[in-house]
Amino acid sequence: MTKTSQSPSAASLLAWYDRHHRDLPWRVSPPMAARGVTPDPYHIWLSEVMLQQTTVPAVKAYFAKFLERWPTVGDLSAAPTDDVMAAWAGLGYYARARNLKKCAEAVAADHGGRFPDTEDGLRALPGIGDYTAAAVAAIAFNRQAAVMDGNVERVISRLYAISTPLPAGKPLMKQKVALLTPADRPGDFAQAMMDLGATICTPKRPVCSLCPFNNACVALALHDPEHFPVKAAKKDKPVRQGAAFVAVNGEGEIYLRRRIASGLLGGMTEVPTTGWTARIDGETGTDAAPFPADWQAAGTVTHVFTHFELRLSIYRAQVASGSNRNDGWWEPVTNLEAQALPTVMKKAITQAIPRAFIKASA
DNA sequence: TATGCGTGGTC
DNA sequence: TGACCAAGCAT
Repeated sequence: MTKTSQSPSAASLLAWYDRHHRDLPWRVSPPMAARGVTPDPYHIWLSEVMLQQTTVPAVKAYFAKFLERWPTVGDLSAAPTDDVMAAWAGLGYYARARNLKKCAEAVAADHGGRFPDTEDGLRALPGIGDYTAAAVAAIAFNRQAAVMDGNVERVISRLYAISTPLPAGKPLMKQKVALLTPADRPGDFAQAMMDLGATICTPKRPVCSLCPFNNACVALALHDPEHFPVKAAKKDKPVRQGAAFVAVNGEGEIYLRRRIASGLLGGMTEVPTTGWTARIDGETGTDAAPFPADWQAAGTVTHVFTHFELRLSIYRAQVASGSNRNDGWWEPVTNLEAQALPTVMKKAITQAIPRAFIKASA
């Protein structure tokens, strides 16, 4: 029978973290904490929301931009929602931006501008779920909260060789995390678990030789850490198609409109498009074009969303300056960077106007 | 509990 | 190179 030599302990992980923690813009590292620096709950919350299903490298620039523009949660609460959406453009999962703004408003209006300092209090705010509530409570407020994200699920499932597939196995994993979470330095413990999952206990080819839990890990003792976590089978991704219309007038302006506030790309800016359907019969035509014009086929764009692949036929037209419709507006092509354009729309515009997002050089 | 919701990086 | 994946939330 395969055995491990000892039980995992928070102390061994924290000792590892003290040596190997990463310096991140929103993080108060152990050396900083030793100098008396304390985490700013606004910074912790903002980073945690941005990091939901999003990589650290992608978040860094957005985090800096948001802090420069809105230094406090009060500043963010007072910002126009359109400005927040435009600043979030490109980061994805745009409901996060809508809820970010709502959450800031709630903190300003209902909590005197200070974040609640308990897991339950945080959990009640828009855009804050189980993970983020626990993470902010632990990291910003030193609460003994069990923090479990995808990294922690991987670490725990391997440490205890939990074979129950996700998401069904989540409650058991959460229980294990809670038992392991220390009263002292719970925030560092949470960050250490996530760092461990991100750098050592990786999905492929984990570096078990460097892991502080390698003498306690059951999956390693079984010689099969990559087998965990077990996940439910995924569904296949359907293909949808549609057409997008890029109209440019004599003033060098492009016709844009706002998507409805909910659902896919909710509240974001778009060029006019047809519906995106599962049909593959090629009937995307120009019937749905915003203006009668000499629409020219300008190629296609493919974009992969979480649950479907979209193939857009791009049409371009030069139209008279007087052309108008009441569902959108004309925007100078030179000002597109300031718009709340999701990546798929930037792709569509670039297909029609290759230089649209190239900054004019001096 | 299952589904809808973006994007970019990795191998 | 396409499949997988990343500090999840709302409904």
